[in-house]
Order: sequence, then C-alpha cells, then structure tokens
Amino acid sequence: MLRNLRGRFHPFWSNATTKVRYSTCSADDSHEQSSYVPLTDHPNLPESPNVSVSRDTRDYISAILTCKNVSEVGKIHARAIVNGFLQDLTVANKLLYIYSQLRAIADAETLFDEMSVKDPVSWSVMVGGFAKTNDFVNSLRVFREILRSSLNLDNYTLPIIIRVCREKRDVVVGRLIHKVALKSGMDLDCYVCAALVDMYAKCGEIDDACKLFDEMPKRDLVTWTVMIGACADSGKPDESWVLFERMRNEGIVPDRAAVVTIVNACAKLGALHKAVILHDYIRLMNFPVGVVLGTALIDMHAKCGNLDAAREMFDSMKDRNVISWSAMIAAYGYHGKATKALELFDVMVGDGRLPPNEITFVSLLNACSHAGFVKEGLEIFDLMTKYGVRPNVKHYTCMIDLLGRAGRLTEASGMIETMSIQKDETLWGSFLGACRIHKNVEMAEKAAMFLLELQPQNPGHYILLSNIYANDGKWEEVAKVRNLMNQRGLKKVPGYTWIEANNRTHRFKVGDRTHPKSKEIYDALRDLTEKLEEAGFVPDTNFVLHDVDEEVKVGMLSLHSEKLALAFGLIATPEGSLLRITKNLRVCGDCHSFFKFASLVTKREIIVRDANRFHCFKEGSCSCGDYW
DNA sequence: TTAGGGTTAG
Repeated sequence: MLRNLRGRFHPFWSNATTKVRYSTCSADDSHEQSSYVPLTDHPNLPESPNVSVSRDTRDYISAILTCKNVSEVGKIHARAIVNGFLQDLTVANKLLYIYSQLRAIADAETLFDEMSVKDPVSWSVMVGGFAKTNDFVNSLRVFREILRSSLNLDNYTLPIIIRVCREKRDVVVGRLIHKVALKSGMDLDCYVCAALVDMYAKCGEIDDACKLFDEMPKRDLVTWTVMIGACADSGKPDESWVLFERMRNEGIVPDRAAVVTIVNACAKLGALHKAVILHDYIRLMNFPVGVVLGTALIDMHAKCGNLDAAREMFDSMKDRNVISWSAMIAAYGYHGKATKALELFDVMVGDGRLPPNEITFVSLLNACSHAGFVKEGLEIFDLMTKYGVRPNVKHYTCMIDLLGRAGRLTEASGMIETMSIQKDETLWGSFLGACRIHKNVEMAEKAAMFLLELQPQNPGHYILLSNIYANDGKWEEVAKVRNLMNQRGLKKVPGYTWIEANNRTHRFKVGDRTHPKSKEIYDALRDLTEKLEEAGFVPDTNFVLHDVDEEVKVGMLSLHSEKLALAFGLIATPEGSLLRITKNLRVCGDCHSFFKFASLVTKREIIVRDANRFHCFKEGSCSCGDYW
C-alpha cells in the first residue's frame, strides 16, 4: 500500500527515501517544513475518505479508528504525511496499530522502519502485529530487539510475546522470558500473569501454572478463567468446578468466556447433575446463548450422557456454525448412533451453506467405526475430497479402526502401506488394537515395533505387546518385553474412574481402598462377582496382565477402577435406577463383559463413558455397537 | 496510543 502512495500523493516519495526525510525533520519544525496544506483541499490528494478528519491530532486518531480497510487508512496516512502529522508519535502509532489490526503487516513494517523516533508503544504494536498474523518468528525478532535496546520491558508487550510462546508450545523460551521479566524488577500485572499461567498450562506444565496462580496477590476474571480451563485441560476437571465456585465466592461475576470455559470443564467431568445445575445457572443469569456457548452446551450435555438435551440445545440455536454441526454429529457418533450422525450430515450438506471441515469428517468416520458401518465409512472417506478436505492422519486412523475392528486386517494393513502421509502412534495403536481383537500376533508384532520406536517411553505399548504374547502363550517374549520395560524404568500410571451418585462425584483408581465406604464396596463387588459367575460370566483372561503391577497389590482379584465404581454405584443408588459412570480410560474387554452381565443380573441400565465413546448396557446388551 | 481467557475429533 505504501509503495503505491509514493510519488502519487507526495513528491518526496519519488526522489528520496523516507529515512532522509525523517532525519531532517523534527517535531519542532515539522509544520514549518511541510507548510501546512488543508486536509480537504490539497490538489494531490485523492477524494476525501468517508471519514471526518481535521488538522488536530485527536481528529486524526478518531479518523484512523473509523477506517474499515487498508485503503482508507492509506488515505489518512497520506494526509498525515502531507500535513506533517506523522511526526506525532500518537498518530504514527495509531496508524501502526490499525495496519496491524487489519493484518496489513507489510504496511505497518514499512511505516515502522521509516519512523525515526519510536516509543515503547511502537515496539509493542509491532510485536503484536506480527503475532496477529501468526508470524511468530518476526514477533520474537522484534521482541529480541527490545531486549537488546535500552527500552524497558512493559506489561503490554509481555502478554503478547508470552502468547506467542504459548502458540508455539515453546515453554523453554516462555520460561526464559518469565525469568527476564522477574529479573528486571518490574511488577507483573494480571495481564502478564494470566498469559503466563495460560502458557505454562497449554505447554503441559500445569504445576508451574498452579504455582504462579497461587502466588498471585490479586486475581481478576481472566486469570481465574485461564486457571479453570488449565485444570480441565490437564485432566482435573473436578478442580475446575471447585475453582469456579471459589471465584464466585470472591464476588467475581463470570462473563461469557468464563461460562464457556466451565461448561467445557463440565463436559470433561461428564457429571450429569452438574451439567443440569450449570445450564440452569446460565438461564438464570440470562447469559445470551450464542454460537460458541450453544456449541459448548451441546458438547457438555452429550458428554454427560444426555443426548436428548444436546439435541434440544442444537435445535434451539438460532445460528450454528460448522463446529456446532460437528459437535452434534460427534455426539451421535460416540453414543453409538451412526445412522443419526449420517442423517444429520445429510441435512448439513443438503443445506449447502456450511461446508463440512476436517473435524466433521473425523466425527463421521468415528461414528461409522464405532457402529461397524464399514460400507458407509468407506463412502464417507471417498466423499471427503469432493468437499475439498484432504484426508489427514486422523481420518486414516478412523479408517484403520473401521477396517481393523471389522476384521479386515489385510485391507487395513494395505491402506497403511500405501498412504503417503506420516504415520503416528495413534494410527499404529489403532491397528494394534484391531490385531489384538482378532488375535493376529504377526501383524500385532509389526505394529508394536513401530509404536515402540515412535514412543519408547510409553509404558502402555509394552503392556499391550506383552499381553499379545501372553495371549499366544509366548512367555519368553512376555518376559523380554517386561524386562525391557523395567530396564527403561517405565511404570504404567493407573487411570481413574469417576461415578456420579446422589449428585456427588466419586473417583476410584485400581485397587482403591481410600473411599469411606470401601468395606461395603468390596462386599458388594464380591456378591456381584458371585452372582455374575452363576449367570455365566467368565473373567476374560486376555486382560490378566493388564495393569499387572496394581493387580499384584490387590491380590488375586482384578479390581479395575471401573468395577469399583460400579460396585459403589450399586450400593449408593436406589435399585432400578440408571447408573452413569464416567471415566478417562478405555474400558477393557473384561470390564465390558462385566458391565454387560451386571446389567443383566441387576436389571439396571448402566451408561459408561469410555475415553471417546459411550456404552449403554441394558439387559445384557451394549447399544454402542462396539464389538469385542 | 499498546496487553491476557471461550466451541467440534483424536
């Protein structure tokens, strides 16, 4: 834009560099040198933009702020040059700012380079301008120039650059910047601290995030919101709920972003009762339910097991975007309702206004995979390219899952071999899972080798491989894998199961004896196991070695956290009522059969939330369509 | 004059 302005609006542009002009022109003599020309009458100026400007700085500022596009800014920029107002840092900075807001970073950069005098605001705006266009390299470059200069760090630039570290997931640089800021002796305000907490949390350093949050003398709404989201993202959504309550007790009223964050945390918690309370609160407070909050509510209800409430929310929304549609399609998918997911997709594309995106297709393929809809899944996979969506590794993973679960291992293997994109551990994990279900040791070995190469520090892969060998009676191989795991100092971290009973959430881990009703729980489990055995339940020995370390601790019984939660649910809720168990692990085959028999024997409907799907056990059947 | 937080999958 500026290149176009040269020579067109001011003769100086055509025969000298701007740097010379600025170097000979100080704030004191600017008017004298530019011999003021009325803004509206200068012969070289184009038609007046549709904004009111005057010679006064304040008028320039307000005129700049009314600009809706770069062309309008360019016209005011030209007038500022002509009338010598570019010497005014307030005007120049505002131009820089508006260029960066409009993502015209090249124009901002040209102006910045031409400014002979710059203040901290100019630098800060440039750091932010590059960050806004995701040009993190240049954003960091400008920030480094600030560090090298005599300029002081300030509370405006720091949040921007910390955010850049967050986006790059670069906690090393983020931590370094934090240290430099502390060393400078400045007081870090809420903006900086919120950015730091968020950066640490998104980089997986939740302990650092918590420490900083706890040490803050004062916290505002955004800081609380960041911490609530951080807990949810790091697998502690129950703590998000406690923090939200604490925040409100301190008199801080949540805004829409905070509400979306806690709704998201509640979705991860999978607590039906809390979901109801939260939605009631949102209605009571009259929070406008726009697209974002509406979509978060769809997701929350669905993940808390209430598919009808999710659909009701979806239907009530005035505006929906591709995320809202994808969330509803995904919800049908992990509830085992592939037909509904496919129908909704047809409605979405039939309307034609919202093209499906990558995630819509992942959700659809997942729905097909969980329900065993191989033919439909293959059709959807072919359809993707028609909508301009190129299959990525996640789509391929769904396809491997789909074909693998259906026992079409050779086809799945062929797809892996011919795909041109990089294979990741999830893809191999999916294939390995299928090999295990269909007891193909040879293919499983191959997949496991790739997995161990990709993630040598993941104990889950070693356990899976040793279980596959154990299944095949290859005890020497089992010992080798176990030894390798021990040599590398790897131990499987036990997962937790949550169950909601009487409006409270209880958490169990394998062999847990910390619950106050522990004795009753174990008695109930023993009784139930006896009844299930009478009804024909045989423990699945394929999973004997699963979490073997914990099993040694609890003796001969395979007390997985899921089973403890189920036993607690049976004693804590009235007979005949619905049981909802939400968890963060894959339900193993043994537990899956255990739930199936339990629903038959206890006449209860049991809903279990797995890592990424729901299983609804009713009178000995599972509606999820998952086959084990 | 410049700054921080929110929605879908895996």
